[in-house]
Order: sequence, then structure tokens, then C-alpha cells
Amino acid sequence: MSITLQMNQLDITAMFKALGDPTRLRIFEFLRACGAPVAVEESGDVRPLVGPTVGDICCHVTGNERVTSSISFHLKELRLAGLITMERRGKNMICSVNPEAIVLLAQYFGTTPSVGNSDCC
Amino acid sequence: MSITLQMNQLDITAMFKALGDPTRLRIFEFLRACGAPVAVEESGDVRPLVGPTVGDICCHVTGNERVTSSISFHLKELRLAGLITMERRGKNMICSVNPEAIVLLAQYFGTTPSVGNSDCC
DNA sequence: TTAATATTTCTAGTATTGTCGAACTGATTA
DNA sequence: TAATCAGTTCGACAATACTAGAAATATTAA
Repeated sequence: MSITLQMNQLDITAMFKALGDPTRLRIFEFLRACGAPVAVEESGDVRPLVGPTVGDICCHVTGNERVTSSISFHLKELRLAGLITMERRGKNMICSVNPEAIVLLAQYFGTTPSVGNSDCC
Repeated sequence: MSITLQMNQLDITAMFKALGDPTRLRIFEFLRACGAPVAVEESGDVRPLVGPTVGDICCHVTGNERVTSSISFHLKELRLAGLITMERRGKNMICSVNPEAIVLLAQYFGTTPSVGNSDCC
């Protein structure tokens, strides 16, 4: 288990809440488009191997060279929701989507839900 | 085109925002589980044919017999986000998920995003 | 027409969220 | 070690969102 607090139990409401902000959705889509590979630990933790830095993300999303506290805040929200992972690489933090989250969300909408709940309709 | 203001242009951020509230997600999941059939107009509008009433939903979600303004508020949010549709049936309003929204969301997570954005990583 | 039922809208209060600038931390370079 | 670079955290403020109760609307029943 890693030292840093990781959200291993994926909460679908938290994910939707995180994706419900336009800035965060842009960050998420940027990271998805990057499609950087990740390492999966025995513990289940996911770590990025390569990927854009916080600065790259900030530049892409805001056009700003300097990393803003706002971007940092949104990255934290995405991380706590289990949607992305980050890891220090020298002076930088490199970022990546959490593929497990994508799988979970794809399943959530892809599968036909169980029909026939007797207490409805 | 229907008289009531309908959101025909589906906005993915608005959908995530709507699903990011636990009460709304419960309502949405209940409606999905009901799996009630809908009618699709030439205009593209989707109308429920059968489905639970607002009272049914309120009862299921809050355990409360009386419909609360809070449930009404959340239903409106889901409706404005394009996730559900509602129609009057006598004294009641009957509700249903918008299948187009489910398809859109399934595609959003199901498809592999276009990789190779040169300005990333 | 009046009453009752089902639901929405309005208003106000509280809580949560996003933004900004300043201060702080960790890692590298001089 | 000092300076710099890359990001994060903190504190304050504005904006937004959720909740609750009261009043309003639409439909049906008496």
C-alpha cells in the first residue's frame, strides 16, 4: 500500500461530481487523449509511467505558462475521485487517467440494468 | 417541437454535474431499473409512455409519502440535463430515462479516444 | 363549483464549491 | 548552501447549489 492516501474504492457519485466541472472535464479529456501507459501495483494502486506534467496540463487548459492553484485544486479533485493518478518525476508531477475508472464508467452505462424491480412503476 | 422547453442538445458536462448528486443518482438509477418504454417524436423529443410517478420516485428515494420540493428540484435538474423525460398522465407526472443520453454516455466511455494529439506529453 | 390530490415554484437560509494571491514544500541546479 | 523551478496548500471571498416550508398550479372527484 502506498504512503499517500489513495482512493481504492471507486465511488461513482464522486466521479460524476468531479467530471461535472468544465475545467476538470477538459483536464480529464486531455489526459485520456494522451493515453499514457500506467503501472499497476500488487496493491491495486495505479501509477503513471509517463504522461503530461501539471504544467503541460495547465498550459493546455488555460493557456497559462505558470501553474495556477486552480488547476492544482481541480487535479486534486480528480485524483480523490479516483479518475486520475499522479506521481513525482524529478521536479515535475506526471499525470495519467486511471484506466480502472474508465472501465467502471463504461460498464456503468454499457450494461443493461437489472429490470423487474417489483416496487417500481 | 414541444411547448415545454426541452434540452435537445445534450451537454456531457451538464449530465455529469446532474449525476454528481447522490439523490439525483438514486433517482436516475431507479428510473433505469424501471426500464420503461418511451416514444420518440419526429422532432427528436422523447416522451415516456409508462413509468413511475414523481410520488413513486419520492417514496422510493426518501421513503416519504408526500412529494418534497427537493425531489421536484432534482427531477428538474435531471430533466434540464437531458437525462430523463417527464409527461403528465392525469393528475400525475410519469418519468423515464432518456435512452439517447445513456447511449451518448456509453459511447463517451466505451470508445477509445483519439490518441496522438501532438501537443501533449 | 368546491374540494382534494399531485406536483411545481418561490423565498430564504445554509452549505459547498471555485477562484485568486500569498506563502509554503520538494527537488534540482549553481 | 543559496537560488530557482514546479506544484501544493492556505485563507478569504464570491458564486452556486441543496433544503425546507409556504404558496401556487393543474387535474380530477364530489
